[in-house]
Amino acid sequence: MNSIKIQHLLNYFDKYWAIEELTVKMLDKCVTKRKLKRKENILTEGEKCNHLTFVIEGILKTYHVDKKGNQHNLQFTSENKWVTDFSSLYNSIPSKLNIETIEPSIILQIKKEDLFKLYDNSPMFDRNMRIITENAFIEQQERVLQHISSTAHERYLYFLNKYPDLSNRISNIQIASYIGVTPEFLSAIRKKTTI
Amino acid sequence: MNSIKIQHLLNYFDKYWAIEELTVKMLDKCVTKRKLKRKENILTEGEKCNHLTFVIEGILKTYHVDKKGNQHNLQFTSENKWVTDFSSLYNSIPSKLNIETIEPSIILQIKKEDLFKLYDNSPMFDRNMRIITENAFIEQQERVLQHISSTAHERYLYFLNKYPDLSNRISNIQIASYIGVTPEFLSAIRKKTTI
DNA sequence: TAATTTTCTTAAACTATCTTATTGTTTTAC
DNA sequence: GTAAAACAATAAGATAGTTTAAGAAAATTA
Repeated sequence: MNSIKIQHLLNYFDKYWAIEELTVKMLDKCVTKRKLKRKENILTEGEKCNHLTFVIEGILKTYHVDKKGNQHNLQFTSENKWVTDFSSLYNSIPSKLNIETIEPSIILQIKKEDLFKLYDNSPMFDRNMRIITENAFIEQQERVLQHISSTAHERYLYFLNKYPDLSNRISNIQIASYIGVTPEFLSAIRKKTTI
Repeated sequence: MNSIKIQHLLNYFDKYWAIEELTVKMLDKCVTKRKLKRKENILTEGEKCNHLTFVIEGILKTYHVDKKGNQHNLQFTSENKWVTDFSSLYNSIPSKLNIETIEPSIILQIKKEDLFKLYDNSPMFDRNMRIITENAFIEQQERVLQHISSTAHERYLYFLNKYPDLSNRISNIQIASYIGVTPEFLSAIRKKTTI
């Protein structure tokens, strides 16, 4: 069977616990595939987040806009990664975040109600999402540790090392926002780094 | 039934999906209750983390020691919260973290092998841990956002507001380390705040 | 290909945060 | 109850990071 629509997702789940045949069918039914241009939004601040999103191709950024109007990049999501605003999704509250493509992208989306059905019908899908979330937690914790213990220069080198692919595909302005410095200061850091 | 040992944990799980009677029995069998003095370690850098820990009473800090020997507080864990080093626990690698009581404490611990058995035997326990981890992720993400978008002063006010209880029980030195500033600078911040 | 927008760099002045050192106070351990 | 250790406040000089502004290079769009 393995319909073309969710083939990527099935390949992805190969690394995790095998999900039941029935769950595969269910997934195929409820997943929506979307092609997005550059700079398209899939979540806008103030809206409720209603989807869990899986990236097949491209890159999205999750950012917050502060009172002064400055954007702060919380996350980049590229191939085979998940993105959503858990807080908004689960608590049905307006999101403080924006999610936007920074490359033309292809994504799969699961609606909130379908996600809950999947959890109810498939303990293995539920478990896989636990493991995926645990890994996401580890990543965030590592990032917090960096912020309380490392300089901006060290955070930049860590980013280059951990995401060599993203480093080449994403502008320095976006990277600066992600590591928490101004583009000007990142430029100064890069001058020291590359010589 | 509800043995005294895990009563706290059962009360805690009331807020989540009900776990099966058999799981309750299993939990009771495999959970170890420990009383700890102030400054006792339950995880030391270099060791493999083998437990998931639930705090019944007291406070623990999870910290990392950098090359210069400075401690950086990644997390405080107080009543009805969980703590572990996921990265070390799941990947069986030496931990870079230390977990230590900062108050005399009472904790429950589940060994790694028992944890996996619980996951295998109880989809609802597994699910509850997914939800708990999702919430922990949200908390970490919020903290990352603070570091890339707020000043130390703002981070301090946020801490006071979010953890009023902890603020009174934890020394300013520990709080400074948590928000990522020196104790001296926190002192300067406090001077501005309280006047 | 030209026009337009975005990105990157430089520099100088400014602000936030750190370091070191000193002193008095509170907590803890015996 | 007292000695020892940990904690908190302050100040001055040093470093890290921001702001503003301007120009050059690169990427996107028409």
